[in-house]
This record gives sequence, C-alpha cells and structure tokens, in this order.
Amino acid sequence: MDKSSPEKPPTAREALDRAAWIAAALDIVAQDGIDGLRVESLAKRLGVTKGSFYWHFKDRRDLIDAVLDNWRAGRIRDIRKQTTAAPGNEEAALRHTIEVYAAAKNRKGISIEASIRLWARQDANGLAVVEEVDAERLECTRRLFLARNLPPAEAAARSALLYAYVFGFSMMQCGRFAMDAAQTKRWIVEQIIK
Amino acid sequence: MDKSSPEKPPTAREALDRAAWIAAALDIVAQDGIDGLRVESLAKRLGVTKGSFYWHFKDRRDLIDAVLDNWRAGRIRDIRKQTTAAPGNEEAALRHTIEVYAAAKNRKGISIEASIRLWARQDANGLAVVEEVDAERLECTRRLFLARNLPPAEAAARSALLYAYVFGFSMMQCGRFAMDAAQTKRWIVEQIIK
DNA sequence: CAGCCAACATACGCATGGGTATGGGCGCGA
DNA sequence: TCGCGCCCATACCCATGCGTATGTTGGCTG
Repeated sequence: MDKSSPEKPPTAREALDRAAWIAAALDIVAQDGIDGLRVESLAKRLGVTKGSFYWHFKDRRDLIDAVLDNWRAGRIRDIRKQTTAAPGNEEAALRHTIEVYAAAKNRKGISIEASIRLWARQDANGLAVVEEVDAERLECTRRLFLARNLPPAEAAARSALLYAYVFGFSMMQCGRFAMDAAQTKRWIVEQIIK
Repeated sequence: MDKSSPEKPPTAREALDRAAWIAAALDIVAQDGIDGLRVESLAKRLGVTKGSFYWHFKDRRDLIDAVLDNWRAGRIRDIRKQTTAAPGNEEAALRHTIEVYAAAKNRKGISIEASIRLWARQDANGLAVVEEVDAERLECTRRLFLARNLPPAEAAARSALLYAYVFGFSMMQCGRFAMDAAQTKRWIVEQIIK
C-alpha cells in the first residue's frame, strides 16, 4: 500500500527508479515467472548490485507486492479503456475487446498474466489482486451487454463466457490447431456476442 | 523416450520406484510448479537422500521429462475415457465432459496443468507435450460434435469454444463471481452444445 | 560363506541467492 | 569547504540446491 520506501514525499527521482526496477521485474516475470524473479539477477540486468535494490525495496517481497500493484492498476486501466463505448456502439466495443485480448500477439502480457495467476494460487496477496482484476473485467463487459438491454442473467453469462474464452484461448500459445482458423474465431465471436 | 535407467529389462521393483518418484514429483509440481521441483526437497519428502534420486534418474531434467511423459499419457487417457459415447449419446457425453473438466473440484489437476503449461512456454519438450494434449482434447470433442452431423467447421469451432471455456474457467480459481452461478453455467453450456 | 549388486547414505565442491553491514562517491546547501 | 544524505558497491554469512564420488548395507546367488 505504501509505495514510498523513505517516509518523505516520494521525489520524482526516487519514483522513477522504483518504476525502473518494477519494469525490469515485469520483464523477468514474463520470462521466468515470479519464482524466477531474483534480486541479484534483476540487479545484474539493471547494471547495478544488490546494494541498490535494498535501498529501494525492503526485501524481495516488497518488490513482488509492488509488481502486483503495478500489474493490477495496469490491467484495470486497460480493460476500462478497451471497453469504453459511446451509447449504441456497445457491440463494436465487445468485438474490439475480444479482438484485442484474444490476440496471440501479446505474448509478454499473456506470460505475465499466467505467471501471476499461477503464483496467486499460493499467495493471499496475489490472489486478492487477481480477483480484483477478474471482477473488474467481468463487470466491464457485463455492462456492455447490459447496455444492449439483455436480461441481467444473460449479460452476466455472456460476460463470463467471453472472459473464459479469451482466457482459455490465450493459454494455448500454439495456434497450429483449429483454434486460430479465422472461420472458427468468427463463429465463436458470434456465439458470444449475438 | 527410454524409461529404464539401467539397460536391463526394467524389473517391477525399479518401475515401481520410478513411479513413486514421479508421483511425489507431481505433488510438488502441483504445489510449487516445475521450478519448485527440486531434487533435494523431493528426496526429503520421500524420506531418502539425493543418492537415491541419482540412482533412478540421470539428473533433474530426466525427472522432469518423466513427469511430462507421465502427465501426457494420463491426460490423453483421461480425455479419451471421458469422451467415449455410444452412438446417439454424444450430447450427453459432451455435457459430461464439460461437467468433469469445468469442475473446480480438481484443484490439484488444474495446478499441475497450469504449471506445466506455463513452464512449456520456455521449454521445447514441454511445449510438444502440451500441444499433443491440446490436439487430442480438441479432436476428441470435435469427433463428438461431428457425430451429431454438424458441419466440420462448426464442429471444430464448437470444440474450440468448449475447450477454451473449460480452460479459462478452471484458471479462475475464485468462484466468488458470476462464474459459478448455476444459471450462468447452464446458459454457457447450452451455447456450446446446442 | 564369498561375492556381487541393487539401493541407498555421506560427504564434498560449487553456484545461486536472500539479507545485512559497512564503506564510499558525489552533489548540494549552509 | 564541510558535512550530510542519497545512491550504490563490497564483503560477508547462511541456506538451498545440483551433481559427483565414494562408502555402506542387505539380500540373493553360486
């Protein structure tokens, strides 16, 4: 919750440095998972030593929590941005959301998400973060369905199906199968939207 | 590929012991992921020391590959078992398959699957195993849809949606949301099946 | 009973990694 | 210019963990 490691108001320099650590940490999480997020290797990647790390962060756990907070904020910002729609444009927004999140392009983002989710199975803080993101995502798309005057139960169900599909899809990094056939994708999207 | 570490025909005793190691290893994978699968801690859990491990396995990688093979065989056996259907009973089999795989009950199995999948993003052998399992699962349910005389493209699409849904669902360990409302589940299943 | 071999245990070297304690350089205000 | 505090480096302790080399034991065989 408290981002500033010294008590004084976080200076721009200090905030930037913490952000740099967190950004580099996210790279590592994408590659090797949260378990692979090691203080020394992270420091080496940034061209410094542990001494620097332990000035900016209390310990490794402090970094992980910061990464988690950062990820949560980013995911919530993103889903809200992607699901904003002018009245009457809700269907287009829904298609756009599926298109964006079911794109196999964002390999790094998917890796990070999978890593955090897996790790959250063993960690209370992580679990809370994942649940917040899930709740926000489900709510955002549910609102879009509701705006189309669907019954609440159906809006919730379609939202859940959309999320589960996008998520399951992104977990199969191998698009060699029928999963990525354009025809298949189109059929599925119609099932979810229409 | 070669399971027997000594060249002689694998005796029953030796096979049993290897299986015991692999079973214990799967427990650890479920808890801490493949990265958490450590030779020494595994040995401690079995009440022996490393000396025993390195008699049964060449190295840690050998154990991981054995775990992978074991998992692949089990998953393929299971999907085939769950999707067998007498002619005319395909719809019931499909519902049964969804019910079984989308059950949040199998927490351990889901953890193992998620761990292996995440790890496979960084490992060629693991990736091949995951792809084999994916292909088999998609094919098994696709056959069920085909038996109901659906057009091939639609059968493939429904199979993909079913798999993506089940998978995405199982990744959200938190059933606190609309995801587990019976009504929502029922609506989604109808979309996939009908 | 001698010998052999499977199935371990013991002990070691080495690397990685968390955390701490301490030292040092450098800019900046008094 | 003197100190002070931010930012980082060095050095150290300790734990975990991989892999290897070698010792040990119990059971089976000839």
